[in-house]
Amino acid sequence: MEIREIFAANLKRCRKAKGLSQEDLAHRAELDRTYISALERCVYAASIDVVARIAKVLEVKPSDLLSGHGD
Amino acid sequence: MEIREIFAANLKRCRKAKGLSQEDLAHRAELDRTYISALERCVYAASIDVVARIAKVLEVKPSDLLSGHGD
DNA sequence: TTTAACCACGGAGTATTCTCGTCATTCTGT
DNA sequence: ACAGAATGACGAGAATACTCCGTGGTTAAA
Repeated sequence: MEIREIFAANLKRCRKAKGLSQEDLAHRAELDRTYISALERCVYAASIDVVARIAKVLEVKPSDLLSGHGD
Repeated sequence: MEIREIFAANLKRCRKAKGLSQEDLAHRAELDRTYISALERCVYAASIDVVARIAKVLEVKPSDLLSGHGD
């Protein structure tokens, strides 16, 4: 599984767990709504800076967003 | 601690643990030597694609490179 | 049927990462 | 002290992340 897919899946799961829309998350993390959408579709390889900003909003560790199923 | 610093510290530690120079690592991960140097100095925010490529060479999980002291 | 919320997707522009060449500096071993 | 290896530093350009504008599709509720 590609790292982008792992990140996308974790992002989507954590976002929904918090009951946030892509737009809610984008606003709170000061990112663009279409960019969040693109990240969940593996269009881009996010920089670790945005991983950290998203993790903060979702109240998880940055490393959690890069962790696959059995880690 | 900034995410770049955490990544830089983990990168440097894991690289030395494998006995690799920046140039060795760069070559094996198909990255530029001066870029590895810059990453260890927190000049750039690496994309998750390069985190994954570096992690593979260093035989650690990508998430390990973003983990701070007590995670 | 309308209205609203949510999301996929395109294009164009800006900002940043990443590559490459080069030279300077520091470190290591003899 | 010296030579060679490893790293730091810098500028220029290519590649890609990221923003901002909009359009259309789906689903659920009024």
